[in-house]
Amino acid sequence: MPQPPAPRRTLGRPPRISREEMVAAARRIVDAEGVDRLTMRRLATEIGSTPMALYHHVRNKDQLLVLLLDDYAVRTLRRPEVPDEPRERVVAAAAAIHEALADCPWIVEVLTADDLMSASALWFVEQIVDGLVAGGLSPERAVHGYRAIWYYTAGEIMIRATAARRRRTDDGPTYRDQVFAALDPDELPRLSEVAQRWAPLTAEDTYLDGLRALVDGLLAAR
Amino acid sequence: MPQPPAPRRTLGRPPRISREEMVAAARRIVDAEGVDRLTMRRLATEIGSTPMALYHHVRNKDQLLVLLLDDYAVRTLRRPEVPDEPRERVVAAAAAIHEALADCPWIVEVLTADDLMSASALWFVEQIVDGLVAGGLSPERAVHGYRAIWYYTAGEIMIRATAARRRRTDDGPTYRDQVFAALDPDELPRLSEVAQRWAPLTAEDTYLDGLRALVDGLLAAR
DNA sequence: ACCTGAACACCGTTCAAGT
DNA sequence: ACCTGAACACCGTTCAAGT
Repeated sequence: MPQPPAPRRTLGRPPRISREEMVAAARRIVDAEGVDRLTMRRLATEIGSTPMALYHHVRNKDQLLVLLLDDYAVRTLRRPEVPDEPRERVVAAAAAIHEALADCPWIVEVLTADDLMSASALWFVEQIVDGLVAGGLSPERAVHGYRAIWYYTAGEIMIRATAARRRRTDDGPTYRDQVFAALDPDELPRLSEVAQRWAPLTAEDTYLDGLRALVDGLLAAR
Repeated sequence: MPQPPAPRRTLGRPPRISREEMVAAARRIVDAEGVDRLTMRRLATEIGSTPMALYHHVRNKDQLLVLLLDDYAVRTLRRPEVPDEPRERVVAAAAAIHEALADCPWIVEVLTADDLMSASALWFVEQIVDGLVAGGLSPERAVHGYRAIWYYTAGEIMIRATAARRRRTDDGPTYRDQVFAALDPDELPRLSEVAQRWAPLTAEDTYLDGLRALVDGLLAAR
């Protein structure tokens, strides 16, 4: 599996810092203080260097984030038992990706920064595509099916992570609370009916239910 | 429908700028130069004021973005013909939301900033929840179903918008291209099979296919 | 009540120079 | 080849003061 190309070593002054060291230090900062605190300047002081030295080892901050995600994926993605049944294989692979990423709220910034996560996640993509083909889809439709699953999974993680962050920095009722408190039951009867229960209902973790529905729908002959 | 509370008018010096003026100016900046260029300072010069005057009318920049999204929703969301058939009603409402937001790539930053879009989008949420209930789901499961559709829709928009932005600021083959060029066919046979077609396949707009699959799966008795 | 000026505490990145 | 210092061109937000 290729890493993004590292700067070539030929002659001259030996490097004092390495990509690995940068990624490890970035991980420490993110784990201890959150993504927001990961800046090129903060990272430079963490490894006892200057901001500009970093740009000798990564193209820019975006690339650093991709490297960080890759590092995270390599360390935490555990390959699950893959059931023979196609539908269950797809669900198991998608759930494994979801589980790894959901524990990692800082991922959001990086998810939107690159559509495919990392080389080490490809095995999971393979399981999903293969399961969909085994379930009767053409390879083309299987790729589209994988994409739909990825949209659903990434969307769930991004929205939940932001909601959690919002809850941390809490100040009074949210805009949503205000809107739901003032619903017109004549115009919006269904929403009025569930208005009181909206917050707890949407806080429930129903990722797997939605995933199963999506996979069912993708595999259903139509 | 309530707007977020505006500062109370009582006595004293009459205001020189209003929320409406701020939102209109913000819209001009975003349309002409992109979200990245929308800063409190830029907005202040746009309306011939100072950054700090703005903080008298909005709590912070996040609130300004929510107001901007609300303004966008009011102006662009068009209520579609709603079919009687529950399944088609859900699809039509979700597709309408998707269509409005997909034309608006700057939305990404705001989507992750608040899970429900705006008061003017509630009618569409009502249609989706109502359609799912008409299709046989309990109100609780219908809300969960709506959330699944929202995750899928928001994920699709965010990922596509970022991919488009990435394509604009193009410099050479992406990380993904490199990864796919070096696949091991023994370890990842399915992905190797479609490797050449991966980019065009994932560039295709298959939002509606995935949506229909998801709605089918949600409505299928299990 | 509403607005201003100045400042705080930062950013990512470029450039020219050093070793 | 690798690193440094200084600078560029910005940010969002707070504070104290003015009208």
